[in-house]
Amino acid sequence: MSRPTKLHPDRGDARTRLLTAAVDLIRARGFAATSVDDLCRAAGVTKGAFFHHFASKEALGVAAAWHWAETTTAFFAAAPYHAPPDPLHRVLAYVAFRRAIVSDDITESSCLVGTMVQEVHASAPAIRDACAASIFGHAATLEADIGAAMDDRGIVADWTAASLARQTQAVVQGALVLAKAGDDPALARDSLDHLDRYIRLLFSVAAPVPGGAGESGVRPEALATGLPA
Amino acid sequence: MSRPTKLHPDRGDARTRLLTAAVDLIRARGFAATSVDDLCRAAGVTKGAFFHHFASKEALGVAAAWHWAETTTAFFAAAPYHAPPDPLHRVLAYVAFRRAIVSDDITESSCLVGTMVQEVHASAPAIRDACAASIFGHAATLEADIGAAMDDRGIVADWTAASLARQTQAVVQGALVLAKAGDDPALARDSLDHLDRYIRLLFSVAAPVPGGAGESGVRPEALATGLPA
DNA sequence: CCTCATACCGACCATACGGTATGTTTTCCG
DNA sequence: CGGAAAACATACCGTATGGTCGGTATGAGG
Repeated sequence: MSRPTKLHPDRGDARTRLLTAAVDLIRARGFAATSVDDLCRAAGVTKGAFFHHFASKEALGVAAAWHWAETTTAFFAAAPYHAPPDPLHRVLAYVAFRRAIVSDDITESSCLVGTMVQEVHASAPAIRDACAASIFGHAATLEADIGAAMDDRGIVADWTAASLARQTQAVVQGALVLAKAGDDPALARDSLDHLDRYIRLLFSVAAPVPGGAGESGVRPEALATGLPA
Repeated sequence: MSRPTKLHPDRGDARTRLLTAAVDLIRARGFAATSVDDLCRAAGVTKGAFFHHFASKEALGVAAAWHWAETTTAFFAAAPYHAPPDPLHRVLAYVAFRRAIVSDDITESSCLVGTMVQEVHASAPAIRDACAASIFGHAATLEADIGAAMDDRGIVADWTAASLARQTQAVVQGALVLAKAGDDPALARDSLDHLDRYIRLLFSVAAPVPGGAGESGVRPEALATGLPA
């Protein structure tokens, strides 16, 4: 039962507008530094509407984390890295995709739940758990492909598919921290290159030769973005 | 020209007390969620003293980042991972040391500058730069050992010592994010195990066999903490 | 001992904050 | 068409916030 607002009838209902505003502002400034008034202003909504949809600022934080989980799930489900028939190639294509979507403005490529959870992990358990669900839920989507790749190649190791899936997320999060600190997205890309190298070493697959004429290695990054080069 | 305070003369001067309080509180709650009053209360200092030493809350943030850089530099310089004669063993011992100092209370093992920089990277460039100096300065202390290890083993690669040094920090930061999200320090230890595995694969050194009777692999983690087992 | 800069104290201020109370408008449904 | 419920708007409240200001205590140098 949503309804266009009186002030900005063209921008959809107030709730989703508040959530998208929350994603943008919190990623840029953090949760605590983003005030309810800021959110209302950005969403073109009054304070009354805010507290009609969310019982508190913390409730907005929880909802924003869930909203983030939903939108990113849809985004990655539609991404082209699922195309290769070989599961290992899909995993490598995932890493290449993550690398490709690191934009020049780090805030844009930043992760809402990764930013929030560091701030609130001790003070707001509800938000923390919602962030955890987003991060580990996304990691879980990689687990099947990693596991299948292990089976395909008969790999028995002291690490599990779930553990490596989590490690991809750890590297992504750490890459963003360094990129923000150094104010340079290349730092994040560098980290993801190391992740790519690690996975290739685990599975003993060669990296592509950059200037090579022939095909000497696996190149799942070719379909990283799904866009024509 | 420091001086014991009237209220708590036994706890050193107000400035350092404020800085240590800042490290504790900001790591737990984040920068924005930590008020000046909170800091003064924790440090046992009045507001007047605060703004005598720091022109603004932002200035405190910058000073806290520098303070963090100094204390961690001293801490890691005194750590036992520098002992092995082989530079690669020193690098592996560093990773083992980082793993060993992950305590059960994640907040204690958390990184001040990693937490702060995510919050303020866009809104407070001065704090961001101070955090960057701490992170990349620490990474730089690993560069010589990594470079020497590469030379020793005649490794020519598409990655540099500086890049791998930064990657260790990316993994550490990401490990902390996941540990906070999952409220489980084991997640951080898991990430550092992956980092250990990555470095061993890069340098083609075997991992130790956990239950093995003989010594079949390199075990720099034996001196991880420098404490008797 | 006197002086002076500095360290520290404690009361105060303007404002921005999260949250509430109440009113108005739209939509659904019988 | 009527009415109830939900969506949104507006004015307001108590408090916590970053920051200021005048004052006092302490140590160093002469």
